[in-house]
Amino acid sequence: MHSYQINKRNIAMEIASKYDPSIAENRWYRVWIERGYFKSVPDDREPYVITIPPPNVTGVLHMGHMLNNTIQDVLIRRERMRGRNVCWVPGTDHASIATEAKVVAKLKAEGVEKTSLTREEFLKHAWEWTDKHGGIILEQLKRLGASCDWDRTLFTLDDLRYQSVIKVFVDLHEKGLIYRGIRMVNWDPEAMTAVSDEEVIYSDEESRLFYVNYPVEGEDGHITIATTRPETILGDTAVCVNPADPRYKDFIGKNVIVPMVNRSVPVIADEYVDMEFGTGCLKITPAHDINDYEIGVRHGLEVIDIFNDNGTLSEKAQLFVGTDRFEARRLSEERLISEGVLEKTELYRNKIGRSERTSAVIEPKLSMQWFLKMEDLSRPALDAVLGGDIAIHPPKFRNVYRHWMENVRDWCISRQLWWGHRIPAWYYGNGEFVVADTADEALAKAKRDSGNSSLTFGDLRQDEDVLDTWFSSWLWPLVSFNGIMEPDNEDIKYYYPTHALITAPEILFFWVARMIIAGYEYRGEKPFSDVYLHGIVRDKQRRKMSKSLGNSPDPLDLISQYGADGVRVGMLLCSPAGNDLLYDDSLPEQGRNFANKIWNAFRLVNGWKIDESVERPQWSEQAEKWFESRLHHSVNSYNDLFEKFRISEALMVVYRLFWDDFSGWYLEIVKPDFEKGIDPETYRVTMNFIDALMRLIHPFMPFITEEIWHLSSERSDNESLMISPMPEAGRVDSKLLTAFERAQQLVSSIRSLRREKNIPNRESIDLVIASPADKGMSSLMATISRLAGIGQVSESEVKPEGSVTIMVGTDGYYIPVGERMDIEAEVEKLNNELQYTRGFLEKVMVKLSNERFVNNAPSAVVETEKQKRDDALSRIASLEARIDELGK
RNA sequence: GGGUGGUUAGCUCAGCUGGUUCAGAGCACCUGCCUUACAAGCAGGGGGUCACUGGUUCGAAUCCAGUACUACCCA
Repeated sequence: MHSYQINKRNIAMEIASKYDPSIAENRWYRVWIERGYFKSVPDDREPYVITIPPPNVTGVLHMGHMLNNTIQDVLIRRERMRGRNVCWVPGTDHASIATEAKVVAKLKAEGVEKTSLTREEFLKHAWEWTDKHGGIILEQLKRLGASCDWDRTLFTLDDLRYQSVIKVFVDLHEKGLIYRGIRMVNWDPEAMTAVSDEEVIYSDEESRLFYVNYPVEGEDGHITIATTRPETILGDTAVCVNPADPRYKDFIGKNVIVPMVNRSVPVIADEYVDMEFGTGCLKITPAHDINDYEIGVRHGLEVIDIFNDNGTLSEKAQLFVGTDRFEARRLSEERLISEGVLEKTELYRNKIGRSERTSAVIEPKLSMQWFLKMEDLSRPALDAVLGGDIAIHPPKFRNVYRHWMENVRDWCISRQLWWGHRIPAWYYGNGEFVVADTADEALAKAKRDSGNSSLTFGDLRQDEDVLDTWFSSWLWPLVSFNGIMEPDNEDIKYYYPTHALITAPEILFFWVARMIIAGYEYRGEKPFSDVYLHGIVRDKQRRKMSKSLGNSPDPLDLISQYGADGVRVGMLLCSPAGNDLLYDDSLPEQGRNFANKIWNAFRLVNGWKIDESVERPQWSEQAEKWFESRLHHSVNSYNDLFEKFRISEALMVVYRLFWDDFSGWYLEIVKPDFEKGIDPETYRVTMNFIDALMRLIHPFMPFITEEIWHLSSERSDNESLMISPMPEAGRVDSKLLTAFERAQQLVSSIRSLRREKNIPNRESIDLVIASPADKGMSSLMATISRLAGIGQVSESEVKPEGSVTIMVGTDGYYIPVGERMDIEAEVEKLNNELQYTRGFLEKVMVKLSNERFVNNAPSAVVETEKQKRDDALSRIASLEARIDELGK
């Protein structure tokens, strides 16, 4: 524990001019953990809680995680320093489809088919896989500095979470909100499971439109339909036209012969058909298209399901039985040609839905699934957001949320998989079933329901399917504190509702909306008060980062290269809420440069030798007063921006405060001359500023700030910056801030003049104040003199011979430059200035001479315009006078 | 096809309920500096008809309407 306590006096020599982040990172994360700073137990402080969006157990750390968790850690660390009892709960998600797919693939590579295993055997493999890979991301987050309470780490499939999900399912079923039904679902033939609407990704793909003739039964002639899926002709049970379409009026009610299978089907009329599209004549396959299905229901059509679960054709298809659907499409084309009914094909772009997990083309399929009724459940969740009980940042997503919630559809919650929470439904007899927490209860219920007390476990058969992964993660804030199984436990009472949820907009419906629903249903209260949606990390060409494109850097490499602090800053600097982050190496580089800047500023101060005999200079006191105000001003904006979740802007505030104000101005003023000592008071004040700055920066850059905080003073073993209080905002002297700004302008002008006239910095110059202006400038004269290298300061209304004029606002200054004076250049400069000011005055006068402006505008606005006029007039007068004098 | 955002400097974005010299920030760029904390730096500098058209108003980047382009969501 003592290894990191470096004797402060030795540092000056040891500190390198380039900051090496690896030292602080290795040192401090371990210390924080050892001292238990990340842990939280309920006490009498106000809590601040975030539950992590659980990463998949299949995943590896990617840039999106970096952004997501950096934001969480920033919020968490700030609140910890504000004295809240902070609890950041980490965990992982079992990701049923993705994980099962990975395990199946791994087994296949080892020559083992899933179908050859029992459910128990398969799950054993899945658990082995999870144990091996599941915690990797969480381990990686530690390198980022994430201050999660690791003792609370959860898994969506651990015992408590499993029981909670089952309990909720049973409960919702008892409330009549869960039902079984035949529905058209999105079938993934590769994963052999239904997926929810949200898991289907639609994109434009090149395909072909087939024009096929269907002969009219019992007479000559035919009707032509257009389809992108000729293989589904095998399942056609009608042909449909728009009743208003004159071309097909006479066909309605007749029958046509479906090619290939020679089935006679009716020509029906339905408003749904778009007369403009294709031939205006639609073939109807109720089993394989959602719209066709609905038309089928309206018209009482037969449903012929021609596909097996794996996407091959079934017996019902009659032809091409056992071939894959795409092969069947090719065979159908050949067959249609040979039958002479294929009129033509044309290229066509249409939307194809693919499974988010397997990329397989989704097959609309009728099947028996479990559904959750959403309408009533979702109402409180809608009200919570519309009423402002839950704030979404940025607010533009409120509309998106409202739109989805108002049009919410029942949620298909069953998945034909083994990895996950197995649906607690037991079947017996002829399709009767019971839903219960355990097999024992199920048996009891079954006996009761059936009146057959001789039923045994052998008569019960549990549903083979598992629940959608989101059906477990929607309980996340609740189950993070065991709020379902033990709703009255101390943790849930203390920590719930949680505070911020940080995630990407793409899972607003998948997850966020459903968590809100569950929160109200099971706790009668919101699960969190703020939802912060950050963008997606993309490359500079706006492409999503992906493994296959190879455009994603390895986050751990980045941390090694730029330091965790540098990467954190890089991620945040360019990620205003809701906007995508266009990643480029220059971002962490900027973060690293900032760390280096901090390091060197500290190195400067740390190297100062305190000399009791040195009297404190005036400029030092002036700089202290100014920077103190500046600091307080920044603390105000910082707090305000955090309230609004404008985190990148809050970072920018401290970035500029440290870099420009502290390093660029304050330190330049107070630093002692070469090889001179520093007075004790300035040293003390400066170290206090560094202390405050480190606190403000800590949430963004935990490592370097902790390191410097420890180097800057002796600290005991139970002290740490990360548990120290945030600076409070104090009084802001805004007059002083304005005066200092003018002083900065004057200093800049003088520096420019030095450059122009080649006056070296060592050579002091004199300053003559033309108009005895106050505005607080006189109180800063020592500072100005020091920064601009001023020798004598005097006042004179008369311009001294051989002097240049500098204007700051309405104040004029003369700088005698002797023979360096270039009268022509000076006159030209003043003339330009004069011209600009006259133009400005003209604009102001136009306003002021407009009666309607003077009468209608608020008096304060008119007053400022008058002030502007007066300032411009006085400026013009003094410029003219200077030019006159030069012209003599 | 329907819905919701967006369009401001080379890039990424601020700019609240119209009114302070309002046209900004960071990065990038240009020029000059290895000035004894920092070249991962310092001192200066250039750069935008606020997408377009019209309207409201004394006054519009800001409000309204239309157009174009664009992103996302839904079908």
